[in-house]
Amino acid sequence: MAREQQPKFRRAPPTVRREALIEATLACLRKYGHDGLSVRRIGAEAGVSAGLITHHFPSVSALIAASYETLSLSLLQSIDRQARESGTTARERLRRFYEAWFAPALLDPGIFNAWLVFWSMISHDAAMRAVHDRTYAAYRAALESLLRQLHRSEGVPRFRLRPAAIALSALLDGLWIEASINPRTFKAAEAVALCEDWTSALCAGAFPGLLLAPRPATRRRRPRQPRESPVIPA
Amino acid sequence: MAREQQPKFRRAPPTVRREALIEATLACLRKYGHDGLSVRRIGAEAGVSAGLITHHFPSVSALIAASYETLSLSLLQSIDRQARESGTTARERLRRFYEAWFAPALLDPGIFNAWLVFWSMISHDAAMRAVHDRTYAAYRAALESLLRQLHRSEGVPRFRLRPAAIALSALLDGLWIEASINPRTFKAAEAVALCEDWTSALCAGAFPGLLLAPRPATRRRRPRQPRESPVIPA
DNA sequence: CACACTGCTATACGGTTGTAAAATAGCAGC
DNA sequence: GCTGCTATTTTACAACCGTATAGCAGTGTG
Repeated sequence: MAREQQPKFRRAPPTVRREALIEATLACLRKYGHDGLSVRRIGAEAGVSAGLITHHFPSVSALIAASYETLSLSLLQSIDRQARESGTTARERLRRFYEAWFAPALLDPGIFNAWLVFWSMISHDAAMRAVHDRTYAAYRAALESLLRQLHRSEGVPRFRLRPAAIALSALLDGLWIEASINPRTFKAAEAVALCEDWTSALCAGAFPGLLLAPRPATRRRRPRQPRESPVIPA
Repeated sequence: MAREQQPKFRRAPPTVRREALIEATLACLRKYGHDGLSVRRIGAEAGVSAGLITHHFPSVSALIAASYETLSLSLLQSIDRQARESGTTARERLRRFYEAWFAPALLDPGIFNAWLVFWSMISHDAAMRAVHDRTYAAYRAALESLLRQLHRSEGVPRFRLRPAAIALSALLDGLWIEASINPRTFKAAEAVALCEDWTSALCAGAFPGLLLAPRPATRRRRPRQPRESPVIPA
């Protein structure tokens, strides 16, 4: 009987629907790369018609930018949460950050594929650029916070925070890319070990360009510390 | 007079035409990112009709793979040539490699944009995967050759070549990405300095995970050296 | 149960896409 | 100058693209 047929579709509140469309977008990126980003493909993945997308988002590129932000923030929150757990020393928290960074969920090639497509859009799309700037600033802040805590640890020589964060961030990104493009090159544990080595070298004062002059040992009041120079000496 | 009009097109030998189409493909990638990769766009950039592309290449994706290989090899040859010039010590050659890596030509955002698009295709296209494997192997071989020369230098502690090459490659890639996505974060000279710092730490034996046991000092014949372990200890 | 709200689909539009193949035209060689 | 080779253009095809909008249908409320 017609009255007893399943409904053709199920209505959902707009926020629920937008999240579902974002999930479908990320799933299409994983599966098909850049070719996954069409309203018909995303609609099919979400089980809705293509028209719903431009109903809920100003444009497809707005949906893509929202997806980038969702993925970035969820990964950063996951990593940050793991770094905060239970570790007592700054060194231990940094190590947990590395483990979270190279967790299986983050080394999923699908995540990396999605990231590549997002990155490739940054230079041509203002909304993507804005999302990148926000989420990257948050990521750098988290990393610098961990390095600042390390900086304050006993026995650690004083170092320049900003270039240290740059170098560590580069090492993390580079290893992540290597692990994603060439999964057989090394295991996640090897990547964590390489980063731990970097921390060991930093704590041993082995990066001449990152070192700051040590504090004088006296208890006399010292003048205001000079600001850290933004230029790394040659 | 009709007879005196310019010819409608100029014929070219197939190899010349293929190179021109590859150059046009790279130019379109620089300008438009992934959207640049259509036969009509590439044809317009090269000043020919779209049909010529599928005449000279089995498919558009074959042209894209050929473009990736051309770009990879030309950049690697340029870097390798600069690293070989005039530097006498292994340390100096490595430093020149860094300078070549962060040369303005390589930090061109257009190069990076092209690279991102190529990378995003590796996991979905067998021809792209094959090009990547070949050119990446060549790049790693060049890097390991430089590290091997450093390894033999006087005063340098023995280290594991392969994980050292992995870590250095990751740092280079990461800094290159950072410099390309966020050009204001640091200057090329700062990136070179960070890499030089990494070399200093390696030469100082500051990476515990990379160190090998030192050679015995006696002149007795030693048994064959054990093979370097592929697994980095935790 | 009827109705109103609004989430959602179906349809349409103008445009782009990659590939194939027939036809054209440049030009080297005789 | 003519001819044949082949580089290249032109045309066509089926499919996809993003967006807009009229109208449908789910469903909560009175």
